Amino acid sequence: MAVLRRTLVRSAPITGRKGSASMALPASTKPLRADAERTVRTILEAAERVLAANPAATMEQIAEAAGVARTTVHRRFASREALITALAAWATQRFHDAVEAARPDTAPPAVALHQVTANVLRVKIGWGFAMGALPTDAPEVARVHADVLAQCERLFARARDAGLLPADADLDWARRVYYALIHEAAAQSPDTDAAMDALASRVVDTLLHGVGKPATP
Amino acid sequence: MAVLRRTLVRSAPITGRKGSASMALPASTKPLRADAERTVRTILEAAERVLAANPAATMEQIAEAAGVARTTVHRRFASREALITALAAWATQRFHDAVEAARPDTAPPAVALHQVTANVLRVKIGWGFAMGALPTDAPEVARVHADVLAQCERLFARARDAGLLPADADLDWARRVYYALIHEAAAQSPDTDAAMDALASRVVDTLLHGVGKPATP
DNA sequence: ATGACTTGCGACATTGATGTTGCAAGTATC
DNA sequence: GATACTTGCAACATCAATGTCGCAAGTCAT
Repeated sequence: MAVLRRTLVRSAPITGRKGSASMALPASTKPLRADAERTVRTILEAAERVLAANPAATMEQIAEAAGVARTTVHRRFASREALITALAAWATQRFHDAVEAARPDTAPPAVALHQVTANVLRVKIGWGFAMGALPTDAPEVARVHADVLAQCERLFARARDAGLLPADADLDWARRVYYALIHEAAAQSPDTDAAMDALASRVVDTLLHGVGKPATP
Repeated sequence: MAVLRRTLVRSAPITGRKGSASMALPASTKPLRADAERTVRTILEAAERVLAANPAATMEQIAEAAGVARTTVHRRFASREALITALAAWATQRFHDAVEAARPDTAPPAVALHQVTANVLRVKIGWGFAMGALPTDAPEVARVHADVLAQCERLFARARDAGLLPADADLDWARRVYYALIHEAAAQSPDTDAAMDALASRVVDTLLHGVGKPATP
């Protein structure tokens, strides 16, 4: 009962109770038909929207927002939990891509910092619920988060070595402040790319220099 | 189990039940017996603990954590929603007191900033759920939050005028960063008073100067 | 065009949480 | 010590959400 089912997306009609376990994104089973795949995405997008507004939303509300029947949601996702898990997996993939795209391990720290910020911000605005407050015990999701965490730590270490941070900086605190700032900034939901970049700049600037008056003796 | 079920945002709050409007606050009715008052506090504290760990916890879990029968919880709080509301009201009071105690309107900005931070941190650690992620439509709660917000804005304005912040600082952004930092810091849960003050110092320092290397050419 | 797949709809079973009530036994308060 | 309150227990009643199933009608792929 408490066992979270690994069944994320049903690729075939459900037969038994706990039988059909099809893996997450790289669906190892059968490719869905075009229309079915579209439905899955529609449902995921609706779920993000609805759950962001109300984390306790029912399957029916999600179905309604997606413009499908409730039974269809259950046909595609074995359970409510499976839907949430799939949602997390989906968003996590985007998250990972966003970080990767910034080449945080090779680009100059200052550049990477800005780029990562902007990219992650973009994802977080569209998939805030899926990324945020959900206890991801999921197998694949946790791995990606750990991976991103490691990349983040490496980036901060490089930033320190490059002189952006003091030599004795508490990198863990720095990282957490960074996360918090991104989280806060994501609430702004800028509409244009320019606003996006401006926001990212503001996050990085605040991270490095705070909001106080620079000391000018 | 689904970890994210019913928050208080039930989208369909309308049950056939007639409005059994028994107010949550100990205000207008009779003073409870010493007995009962203690149970109320015990339940509130248990609720905070349990709900912080799992926002979708059931009344039964809360009752169990409080060491009372489930029916007793229902006797003291008309409904789940009433319990949450009472919890929010209780925590909000603490919050308000914490801010007031720092005399943010009269103490020197730098002092007030540190004091407010430390005080609020203390409350937020013990009553994190009640203060945090809950859409308090409650009448009294919203008022207090608005009040604190105003105090915070005044404090930041004074800080700017005192030269702590640049003259053209975006006070709204500053305040939001401040909130975010406090929220993040509260996750640390320091045990001693010394750690408490150290954490507050760190928050204020980070707020003003960030985590970057100070420019010293 | 044919066959396989997908969806909406209606109906059903199940479960878990909520909220009530009555009563006996225990406690505070005067 | 009498009275009024409070609690635990056990038994209800209710209800909303989940999850299943079969079938008819529609859609996709080849």
